[in-house]
Amino acid sequence: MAQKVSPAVIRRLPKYYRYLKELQRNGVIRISSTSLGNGMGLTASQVRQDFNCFGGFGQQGYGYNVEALQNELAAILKLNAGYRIIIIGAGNLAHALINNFIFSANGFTLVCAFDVAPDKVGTQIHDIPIYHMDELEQMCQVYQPDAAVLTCPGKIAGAVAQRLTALGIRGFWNFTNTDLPALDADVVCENVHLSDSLMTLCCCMEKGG
Amino acid sequence: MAQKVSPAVIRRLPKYYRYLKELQRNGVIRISSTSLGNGMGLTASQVRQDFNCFGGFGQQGYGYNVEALQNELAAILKLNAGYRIIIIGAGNLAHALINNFIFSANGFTLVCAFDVAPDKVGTQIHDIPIYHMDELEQMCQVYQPDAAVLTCPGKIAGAVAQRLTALGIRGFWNFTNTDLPALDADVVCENVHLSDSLMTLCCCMEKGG
DNA sequence: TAGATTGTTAATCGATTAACAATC
DNA sequence: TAGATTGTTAATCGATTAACAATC
Repeated sequence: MAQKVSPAVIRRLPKYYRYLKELQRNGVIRISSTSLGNGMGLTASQVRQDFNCFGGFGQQGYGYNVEALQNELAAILKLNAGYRIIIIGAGNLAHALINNFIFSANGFTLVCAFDVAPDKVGTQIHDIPIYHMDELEQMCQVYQPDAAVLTCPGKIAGAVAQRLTALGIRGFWNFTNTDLPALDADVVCENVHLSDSLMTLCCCMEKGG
Repeated sequence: MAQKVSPAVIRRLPKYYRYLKELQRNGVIRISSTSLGNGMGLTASQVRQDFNCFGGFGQQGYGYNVEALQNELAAILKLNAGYRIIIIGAGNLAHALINNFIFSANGFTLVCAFDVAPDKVGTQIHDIPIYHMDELEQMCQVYQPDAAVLTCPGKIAGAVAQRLTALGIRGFWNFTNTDLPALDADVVCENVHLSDSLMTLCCCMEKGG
């Protein structure tokens, strides 16, 4: 990743990875940029340009080896980094994520969660312990997390993010309905604004029927 | 919306709406494209270009009236359309959405959910009845839904989407880890690929620490 | 009227697509 | 070797930014 890679390319990487996994499940050994593009709704040019941001993974006259390319993508995405991640706010959404979402398949190890509700603190969700927000500093010393999922109320998201940044958190997966304030240059934030997403769907739907 | 509006602009509309709501909460009456841009991390030019895709909402020498602009955006986003929406798959995520997410603030009325688990069918989540997938055709006759949230297993998402399209569904909010097959031209799909999102975060995080 | 700020046109920038020599 | 397909450069397209006349 010598020169800067554009966000547009980065956003496509997980999709390539997902598609290659499916190809491999189907026993496909090699694939050309043309087939890959057709299968994913991209042009062959774009596929080759994208991969060549990171290196020459193909072979002239042959194409790309599915397994090798998948491994390269896993490395680029750092899926084996094992970053430790915590969840702030142990509500319904946290519940859904803990029970259904495989953090380890996406580069993270979920270590614990935090909340303020007395009936939650001290319990576990699916082996993940829930601590009180007052214990945040203390437990971050113990767990040394790298990233945090924000499923807390939007009103406190900014303050919590700043508090976590001070504790060494360098990545946020933000599910709150707010945008976080400007963070340090080495801290990244990935927003999942469900409200924005549903509004977009509404906006794009054809009226009448 | 005479000429085609680019997806990049559409994606910004909910953010403008959100920001304007906050301004109004804070008692701000009018705002210039420069201030709005500064507050949102956009250029003044971009703000003006964006709004002018839909009409001249501002006034020279004054700027934009916050309330009026917010109303224009609500209209563009069709937030009062009241599209009826159903949920396919009444698992943890559906639970989280039903309990915490205000569909009506985003242009939709949630009417019912579907699942196949015997212990779920016949029950309700927060007033929303859960029917069996076998009753899909029948209940769609009753509820006449316009859109569907897909929180079902990815393996069946494609088949379900086709079944729903045949029943008149014209919009999908897709939480499954798959991309839906090509749909009719008038059917739109908004993907929430959580896995892609978290992988992107992982990829963008600085290594080491 | 003078100052401010829009709406809009032109210039720039970046991303996608096309073309083709290199080579497996 | 001939055919296929990459890696890479050049051309095109679209989106963002800058500039400025119009006007409140």
